[in-house]
Amino acid sequence: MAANPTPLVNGEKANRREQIMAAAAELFAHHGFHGVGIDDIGAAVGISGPALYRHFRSKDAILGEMLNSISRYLLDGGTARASRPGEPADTLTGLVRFHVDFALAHPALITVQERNLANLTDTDRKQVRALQRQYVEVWVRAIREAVPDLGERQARSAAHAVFGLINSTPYNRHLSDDELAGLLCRLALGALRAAG
Amino acid sequence: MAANPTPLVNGEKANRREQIMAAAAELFAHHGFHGVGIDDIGAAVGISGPALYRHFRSKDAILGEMLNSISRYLLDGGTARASRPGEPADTLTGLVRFHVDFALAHPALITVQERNLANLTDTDRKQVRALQRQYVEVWVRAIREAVPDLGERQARSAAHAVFGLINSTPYNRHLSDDELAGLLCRLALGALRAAG
DNA sequence: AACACGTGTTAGCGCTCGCTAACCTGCCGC
DNA sequence: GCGGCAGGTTAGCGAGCGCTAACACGTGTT
Repeated sequence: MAANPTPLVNGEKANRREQIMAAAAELFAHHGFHGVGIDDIGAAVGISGPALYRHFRSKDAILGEMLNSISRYLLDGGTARASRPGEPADTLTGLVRFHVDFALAHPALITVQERNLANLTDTDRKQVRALQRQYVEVWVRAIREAVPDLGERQARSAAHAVFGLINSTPYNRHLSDDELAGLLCRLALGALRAAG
Repeated sequence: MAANPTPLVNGEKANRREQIMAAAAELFAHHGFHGVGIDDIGAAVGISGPALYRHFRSKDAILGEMLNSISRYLLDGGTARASRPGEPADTLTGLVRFHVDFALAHPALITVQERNLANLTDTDRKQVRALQRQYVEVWVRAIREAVPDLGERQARSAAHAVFGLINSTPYNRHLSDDELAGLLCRLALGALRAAG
């Protein structure tokens, strides 16, 4: 596991499963899970409707695999950066940069993960929430080390708030990617600095 | 217009229309527009299904009126606070405080407004987007006056980012309302201070 | 007393949805 | 060169959806 070179869908020359997931992500982000039909997803990759069932067990399975993959990628990348030695402030900067890069590269995935947790199967939702909780904990630890005299619950709330800030990329297409990345990093770190 | 004492739904002793809109907001926020049926909304207010059509022309009309009402309330409140005389920094603080108060009081409405723009009728979507654009412009002006040497597009991106930060309230129930309000204000203002 | 009206009910239409069934076809190994 | 499999196709099912039709009932006015 975690040996995937490009661990997230990108719609390029990937195999069919990933191609489908990329198309589905875009559609789910725009219209919501229930607003997208099997035929829509099929049409988006050039096949028609029920052919999807050669690759996924159900429509829910597409969403489930998508959210699991996102959460796993964030958790893995987050823990990797958090466990690198260095100043607490630098660790936090690295975490911010990592999340910003992801949000800029995959706005549709960010949108889906934010909005469609409730549409998951019970089993899938439990898995995804567990991964998300661990990712939040990584942030909470990093925040508390970089910003002393901040309670754990305050740090958790701040983490969620900063996620909201960074995850605004889907509405934020006025700047070039580089400019926006820099701005979001400054905003996020400025917010956290002011949390204490 | 704008003479409504409690301008937004609150589910209390309001009349049927507002009672329905409050219930629908909660349901839309949890399951998405297409994930909620007419019967669900009816059941949530103690009547059954088609009785809703005595109060609204269609399911889309419920969402349309809801989003229009939210956007109008934010724009009116925002312009009121922005046009009060005072230091630019204080104006910005007032704007932040206003938005934070709203997000804390109505997390479901925040969620619906964020997620369900795409489910509106063309006409409704145009209206709502126009109101939202004006609200963003109020923020952009206030930000640029309080934080000099910030380009207009940077300010617009920063505004969206701060909305994302504040609108994280639906996931943010670890602190008391007062604590969370204070924290969000500090975070938002800290972010904006770091934007320049 | 009669009526209109506001607000509720149930039955059911027409459509769309997720999914299955049955069939087709090009490619690869023997 | 033939069988099996991977990956497509269309037809159609059962369920659920938004919405309408038709009816019921309490209240206020005349």
